[in-house]
Amino acid sequence: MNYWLVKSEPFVYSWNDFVTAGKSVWDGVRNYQARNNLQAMKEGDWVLFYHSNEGMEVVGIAQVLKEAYPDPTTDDPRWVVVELVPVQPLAKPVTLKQIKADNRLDQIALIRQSRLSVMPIRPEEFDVILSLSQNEST
DNA sequence: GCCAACGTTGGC
DNA sequence: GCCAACGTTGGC
Repeated sequence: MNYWLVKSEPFVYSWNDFVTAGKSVWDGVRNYQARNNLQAMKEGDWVLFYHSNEGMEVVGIAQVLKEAYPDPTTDDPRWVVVELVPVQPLAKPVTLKQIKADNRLDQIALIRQSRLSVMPIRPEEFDVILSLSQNEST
């Protein structure tokens, strides 16, 4: 079982849009590293949903519904999509500020590689974020 | 709105 | 193959 984090600008596609739709084809990825991460996703993997630019917080948990296949929005065979389903919103969103302040998350790709839009998360990092989401005071 | 980080492109 | 120029992302 693997863990991931995907970013979305809420103006473009928010967690609420995702929940309303019921599932999402994660298209438009045009970065090789992000693409490689999409290809490594397995059905049932856990995915954190992060709002970039506006919000700057982890807002929900999703799961991989369908593994990588060619991106239907382009003829270019290099790019792929996956399909994701929303599982549940976080009780309390976990902000970038909280993540930066927590030394257990010093190595998280979200901080170390701020421009990457699809990234792997370590199981322990996933657990830390979930615990932060349940804790009113941190 | 600005700028740092970083990926991509293209000239040589 | 190197590197300067340029474009994009995303935090502040």
